[in-house]
Amino acid sequence: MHYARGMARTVDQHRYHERRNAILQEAHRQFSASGFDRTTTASICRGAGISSGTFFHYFPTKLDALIGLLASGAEATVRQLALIEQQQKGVDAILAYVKAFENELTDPSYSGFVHAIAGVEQVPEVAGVLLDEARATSEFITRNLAIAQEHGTIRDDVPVDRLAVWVRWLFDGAAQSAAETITVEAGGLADAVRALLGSPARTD
Amino acid sequence: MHYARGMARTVDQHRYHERRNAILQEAHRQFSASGFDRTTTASICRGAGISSGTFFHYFPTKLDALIGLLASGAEATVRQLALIEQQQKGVDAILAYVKAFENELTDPSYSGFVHAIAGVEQVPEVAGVLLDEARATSEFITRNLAIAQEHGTIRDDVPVDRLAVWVRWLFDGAAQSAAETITVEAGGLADAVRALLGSPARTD
Amino acid sequence: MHYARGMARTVDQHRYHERRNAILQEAHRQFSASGFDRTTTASICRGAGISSGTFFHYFPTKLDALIGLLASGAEATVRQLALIEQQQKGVDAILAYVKAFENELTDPSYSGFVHAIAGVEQVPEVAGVLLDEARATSEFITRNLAIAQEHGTIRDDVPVDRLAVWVRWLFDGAAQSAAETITVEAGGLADAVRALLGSPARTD
Amino acid sequence: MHYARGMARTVDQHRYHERRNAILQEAHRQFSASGFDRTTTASICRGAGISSGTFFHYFPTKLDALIGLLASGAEATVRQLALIEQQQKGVDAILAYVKAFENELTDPSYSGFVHAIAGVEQVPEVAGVLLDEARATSEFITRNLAIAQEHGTIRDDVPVDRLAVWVRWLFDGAAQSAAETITVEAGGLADAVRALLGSPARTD
DNA sequence: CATGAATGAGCCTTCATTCAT
DNA sequence: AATGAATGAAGGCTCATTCAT
Repeated sequence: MHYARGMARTVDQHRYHERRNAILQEAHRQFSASGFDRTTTASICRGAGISSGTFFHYFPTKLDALIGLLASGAEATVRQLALIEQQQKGVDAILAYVKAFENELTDPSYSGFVHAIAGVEQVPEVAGVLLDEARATSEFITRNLAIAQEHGTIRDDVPVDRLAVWVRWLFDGAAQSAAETITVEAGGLADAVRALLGSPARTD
Repeated sequence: MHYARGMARTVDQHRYHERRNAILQEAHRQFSASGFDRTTTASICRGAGISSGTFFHYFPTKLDALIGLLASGAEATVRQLALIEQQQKGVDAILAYVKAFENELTDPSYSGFVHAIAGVEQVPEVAGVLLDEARATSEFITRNLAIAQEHGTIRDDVPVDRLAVWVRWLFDGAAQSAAETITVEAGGLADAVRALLGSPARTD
Repeated sequence: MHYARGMARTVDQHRYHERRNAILQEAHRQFSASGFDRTTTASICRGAGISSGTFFHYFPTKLDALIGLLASGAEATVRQLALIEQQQKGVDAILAYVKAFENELTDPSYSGFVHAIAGVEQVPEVAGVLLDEARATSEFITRNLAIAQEHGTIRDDVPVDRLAVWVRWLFDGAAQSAAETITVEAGGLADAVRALLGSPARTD
Repeated sequence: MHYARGMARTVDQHRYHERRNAILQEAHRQFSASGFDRTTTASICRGAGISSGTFFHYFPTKLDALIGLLASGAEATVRQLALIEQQQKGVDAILAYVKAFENELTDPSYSGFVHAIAGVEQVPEVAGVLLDEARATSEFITRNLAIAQEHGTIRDDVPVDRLAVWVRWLFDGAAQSAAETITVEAGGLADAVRALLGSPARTD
């Protein structure tokens, strides 16, 4: 077979992303289980079945693997929020997100990742990605709380900004519980959010 | 002057605890700022103005310093909860604890310690201390929520166990926000708890 | 159009040498700037706009690139010395070489290469090339110093062998100064050589 | 035996310097033999009979060991120049230094060190130390050449600044020859310097 | 011929911990 | 009790080189 210069570009890119994702996945698993610092690159390599050289071929630094992970997570979140808002607004949008969030928490591979970041949070690049995601979520919540208040579907004795903070506390707290392998019962978070917002209880 | 044996020992014990506490305080500061793994014993020694030898004289292991810290924190919490329950019951007790908790969050030296534990949580000794404290708090909350429900001062459409979980989520979430140097405005957590519990808004 | 085999080969050879030289040139630049060990093949490839595979296609080893460089330098020196001796003899020949040498030193790309070799000098292949060049130069100098002494144009109180050593010291010292980015003023070396040899000062 | 706080200070300092020097000596030997980059800290440790931890206890970095070496060399040079000038002036001072310098070159342990620096010369700290030493030497030479010219003991057709440069070329060139394990015959450099300066030949 | 992903030995450095003084 | 020099296992990362495409 004959290869023109750079011909196999498409195939290569495919392979490249496949392998990159495999490494990321293994890194995720180990970061979640042991935290960033206690996870060694050697161990990730072992788990991913690659050599150390390959790891650093894809990620110049162990930290860069974490950042890649966070970035893709943030991206997914943003995408998801957009998708939700395409279909629902107000309380419904928020509850839809709660549901999606609960699913994430249930995923055993994703729980525990909260702590992976500990100690590296202050690193500018990490902080940046985290902030981006936090901001996107905050705005989503605030935006839809405002709509809900206008529609009269939630309490109106507390300004949306404060309500948004409260909701995020619930989210973060629930995430942390999940991280501590305390099972979060399905629907629990949604109920809590409803109670907090003073919206009518579900009827399903 | 002549010192009786007992006296000298008392002085020694005093010195011992003083120094031990100084080390713990420095360890706390650094663990909070950089996390357990990224804090080196050398750096703690430097900050505490002692030699490495002295450090390991007081704590056989770096982890032991963390455990000492957690244990004293747990002890303080238990003491505090007991004190509160001596004076108040039901919602009032819970809100009193919320207030104390908020004070802790405001203390810049204490915020951030939440993450210090990351990666070491699974270590049996650490997990044990954490569990003890968590259990004490949980029981305190559940106990007083039950009383509150009996008194009709909070919603009764949700069982106390679930309410307790929700309250703890708020606590943990707020603590995490504080750790991320997002200022938690005074009284905010109390309001959120009231909203969640369906208890009447404060009038003070 | 149709190309006869021989023709194609000529073209190929042309391309081959062109590329080889491009690599050598980039290697030279980087070796000069950072030394042999601190220059990475990856960096040379980047500078030359080629892939690592290509580099190792032309040079089986990083060291081989250095050797290629040294060899072509030695070859050039030998050619130059021969050329000079075709036209001049005695002091004039030496001074002509001094002039050529000074030109080389002035070339910013060539200065600094002196140190590139450090650490690899002892490697047989490297040592061989260096020795060949050093010997050629030494013999050239000695030969022409002898002629000069016969002609009475330089001091005769010191045997040519020792004079040759002295002259080479001046050369090497000047080269080193140039390498340390200390500008060597034009003609300075020639004057020094004249002073050392006791030959009459220039009158141009 | 009873030790007061910090009692053994004197002994400790003694031991400290002894060991530090031992490491420095071993580093010197290996740097000289293989160059800075090709010398591994592990190899120095092996040679000095210490652990890697100890090495980095004395020198935070491999580079710092080199800098320590250069600094002590520069210091020694400065001390020596001062000593010489206490006893001699003019040509005599310069020739005294030449003699001392030749001795250094003869020392097999010291030859070759010239190249150890290659590749690291540009590092600010290294460059600084080197520059300090070079400046001290330059000034010493210039100063004494000026005196010599006043006394009429050397040629006066060339300004001292240029003569100083020439002399340094000879020095550097000779040092390089020595580094290339080409034996520099005793007195050779002195003769060359005399010839260059036009001072009367020695009569001893 | 050219490409660049993959390799893995090897390097510098860190850091918890020990122990002679 | 206090000190800090010494230790050495372990980790992150580099880089020359190979080879399938």
